[in-house]
Amino acid sequence: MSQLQDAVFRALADPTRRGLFERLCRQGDTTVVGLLADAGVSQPVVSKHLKILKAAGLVHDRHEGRYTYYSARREALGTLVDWTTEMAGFWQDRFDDLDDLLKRMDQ
Amino acid sequence: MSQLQDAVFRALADPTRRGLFERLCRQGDTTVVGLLADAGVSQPVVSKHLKILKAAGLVHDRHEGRYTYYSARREALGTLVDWTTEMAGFWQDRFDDLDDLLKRMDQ
DNA sequence: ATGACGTATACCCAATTGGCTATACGTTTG
DNA sequence: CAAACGTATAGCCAATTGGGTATACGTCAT
Repeated sequence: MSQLQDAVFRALADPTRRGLFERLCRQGDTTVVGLLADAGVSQPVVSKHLKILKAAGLVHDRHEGRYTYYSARREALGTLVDWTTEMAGFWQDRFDDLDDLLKRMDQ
Repeated sequence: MSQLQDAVFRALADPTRRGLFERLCRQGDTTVVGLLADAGVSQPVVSKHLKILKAAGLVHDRHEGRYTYYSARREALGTLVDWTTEMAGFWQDRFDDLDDLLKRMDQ
């Protein structure tokens, strides 16, 4: 159905990509070289994965001189939570204020 | 990292598979033919997808005569929720009792 | 201005994936 | 028991994917 939903699920399906997103969630604002360290793949591959994550709205990039700083857009996880919630079909109320919460989280 | 986590994310990455899981979440206990209707793919393909969902623990099958009834194992979504929760790094407490909740949900 | 650096793109390749048809296998029904 | 049915497997193929190297492009330092 949802175009965005599909992009998010697809983006997170790859372990390397999930790894990158995880690191960005933990440490936020990191350059490509910074991520390259534990990525286990080459720099072009990292850039490519970041591009996919960005397309899914999971990541944001900020250019500063010759550096590009990437950061996790955690609100994008709302898509995941929404879907999971719908599937579970319960405890909707528990998540009702999630969006606001996530918005507050992203500065 | 987690073998199971990877299987779950991978399984849900495909729209057809998500569609099958969604239907099982909504209507539970359905035969392959039952799912075949709106799947948009051939019967063997449905079976193959169900196999993948099963391997990821997202689905359970019960054999009855020549029929196989599939049902969603919603507890498997816990993997998704756990990961999302960890990534968000907040509102852990909101989900603390999720496992129990999900266990109660599954009959 | 030149060279090093950080990042992205282009291109290539092997592996995986998602679909199909044909078919096998068990179960039910006539 | 034979035919129909429900499901799973086998084998095939095109498309996608994830990785690599080479390279282009901008920025910073010398």
